[in-house]
Amino acid sequence: MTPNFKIDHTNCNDCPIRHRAVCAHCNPNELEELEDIKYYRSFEAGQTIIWSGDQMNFVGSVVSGIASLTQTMEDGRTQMVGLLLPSDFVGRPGRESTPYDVQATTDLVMCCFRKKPFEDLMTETPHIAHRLLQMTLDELDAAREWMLVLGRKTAREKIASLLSIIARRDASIGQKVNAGPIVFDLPLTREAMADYLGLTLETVSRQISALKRDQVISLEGKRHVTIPNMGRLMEEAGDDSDGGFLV
Amino acid sequence: MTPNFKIDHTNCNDCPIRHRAVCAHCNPNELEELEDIKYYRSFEAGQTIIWSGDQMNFVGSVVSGIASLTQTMEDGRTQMVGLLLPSDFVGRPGRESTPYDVQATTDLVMCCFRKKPFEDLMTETPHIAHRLLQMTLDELDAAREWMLVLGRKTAREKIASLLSIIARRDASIGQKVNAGPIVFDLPLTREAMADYLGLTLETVSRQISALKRDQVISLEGKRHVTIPNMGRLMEEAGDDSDGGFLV
DNA sequence: GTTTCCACTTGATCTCGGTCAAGGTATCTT
DNA sequence: AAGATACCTTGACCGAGATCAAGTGGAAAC
Repeated sequence: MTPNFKIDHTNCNDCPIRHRAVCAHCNPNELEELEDIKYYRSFEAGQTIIWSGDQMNFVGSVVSGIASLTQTMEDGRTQMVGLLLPSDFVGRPGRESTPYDVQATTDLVMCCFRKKPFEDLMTETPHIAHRLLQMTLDELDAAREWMLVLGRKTAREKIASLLSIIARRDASIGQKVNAGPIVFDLPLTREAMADYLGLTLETVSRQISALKRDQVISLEGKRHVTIPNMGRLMEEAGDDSDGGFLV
Repeated sequence: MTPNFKIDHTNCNDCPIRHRAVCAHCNPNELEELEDIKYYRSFEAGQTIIWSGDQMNFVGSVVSGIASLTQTMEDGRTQMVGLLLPSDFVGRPGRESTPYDVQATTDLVMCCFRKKPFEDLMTETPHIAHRLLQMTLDELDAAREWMLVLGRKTAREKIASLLSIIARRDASIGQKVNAGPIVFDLPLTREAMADYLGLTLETVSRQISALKRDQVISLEGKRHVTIPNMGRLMEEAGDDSDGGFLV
C-alpha cells in the first residue's frame, strides 16, 4: 500500500506551490517555518499515490509530470475526475482521506508538506487560506466545465476539448496561444484519455485519426501533436472561441 | 435582465446559512454586523437568478426551493452542473461573475448577503473562511462524484443515482435512511432531470417507468415517490451500499 | 536477430439511448 | 364545459459509440 518513494530535503526554491502563492515561500519567515515539514517525493508512471479511502497525511503540489484523480466502480468501470499538471495543488486540508484514487499518470515529482503543520500554518495565515479557497473554486469551475463535456459533447468534441485543454496549459508556459501552431507531446495514453472522457480507448483512437484526417491536428508518431489552428480546434470542441477554462 | 424580486428584511433567525456555520449568526456580535447587509429574495420557478458572465454582487444560501447551475452550448445543449437544495451556499467569494447560469428550478427563497461586506467579514473571521473552504471541498467532491455518473453510468443507473441523492437529502431532514420506506416529492421535471443526467427527457421517463415496473420505486401521480428499499435503489445506482455522497 | 510486449489502429457487428411522432392527463383559462 | 397549455408516456426507428476481434509498429528483452 505504501509506495516506494525517495524523500529529498533539497532546498525548495523552485517549489511550484509558490507559483500560486499558496505556500509561504514568498515570505522568508514562513519559509523557515516550512522548511522542516517539506519534502519531495517521486513516483513512477502508473503508481498509485493514495488509494480511495486511505488516510492522506500530506498536501503538496505537482513539480513535474501528471497526476490524476480516479474513481472506480466495483465492476471496474473507471472515470478520471481530475487531471493535475505541474503547479497544481494536491490535497484536502481539513479532510482525513480522499474519496478517489490519486495516481501518477506519468513519472511524477511532488513537493509535499506534512498535513497537520500545513493546516496550522493555514489557520494562522489568512492569505494562504484565502488563496486555497480561490484554487478550490478554480478546481470546482474546471470540474463543472468537464461535466458539460461528459454529459453533452460528442466523442469528437470530447477529444477536441481535451486536446485544447492540454494545448492551452502547455502553451501558457512559453508560447502565446494565438501565435502560430502549437506543438506538444500528449502526456496520456489512449486509455487514460478514454477514462477522462468517458469513452473507450478504441473510440479515442478513431476520433484522433479522424481529426488527423480532417487536418484539425497533425501527428508525428503516436504522441507528438501539432495544432496548426487553435481557433479551429476550439470550434471542434464546441467552445465559444474565447471562453477559456483551466484544468 | 434584472428579475423581479421582493426584498424582505425579516429577522433572519431561521437563515439556513447558520446551519453550516458559515455566516456569523451563531455569534450575536457578528449578527448585528450582518443585519444591515442581509436580505431575502424570492424567485419564481423557471426564473434565472444570474446569467453566465453577469456580475454577481451577493452571496447567500437557499432557504426553500431548489436552484440549479446550468451551462449551455451555442446550439442549445444544456448540462446542469449543480443542484442547490435548502441550506446550500450560493456564490463565489472573491469572484466577479459566474461561469454558469443560476436558475430557480422551483419557487425559491434565498437569504442573501451583499458580497463586499461578506468578503470583508470573511477575511476578519478565520472560521468563516475555513468553513467556506470546507463547503467548497464538499461541492468539489459532489461534482467529481457526478462526473462518474455522467461518464460511466447507464441511463438506469443515472436515474437511480439521482433518486438516491434526493432521497438521502430529503431523508436527512426527518427520517432515518435505513428505517423503512422513504417518501418524497420529486422537485424536478423530467426535463430538468435529463439536463442533470446528460440524457433526454424521453429516456428519463422510460427509465423511471422501468424502475417502477421492477418495483425499485413506486409512484403516485408523476412526482410522489416511495422507495421501499433504499439498499436496493443504491445497488441499482451502482454505488457500494455504504458510500454516501452529498449534492 | 528475433521474440515479447505494450500501445495503438482498424474493421465488423451490436446495442443503448437519441430522435421523431403520437397520444395522454392534469391544471388553468375563458 | 371546452380549450389551451404544460408535463409526461409510449412506440418505432436510427445511429453514435461500445464490444469483440484481428493486426500493426516500435522499443525493450533475450
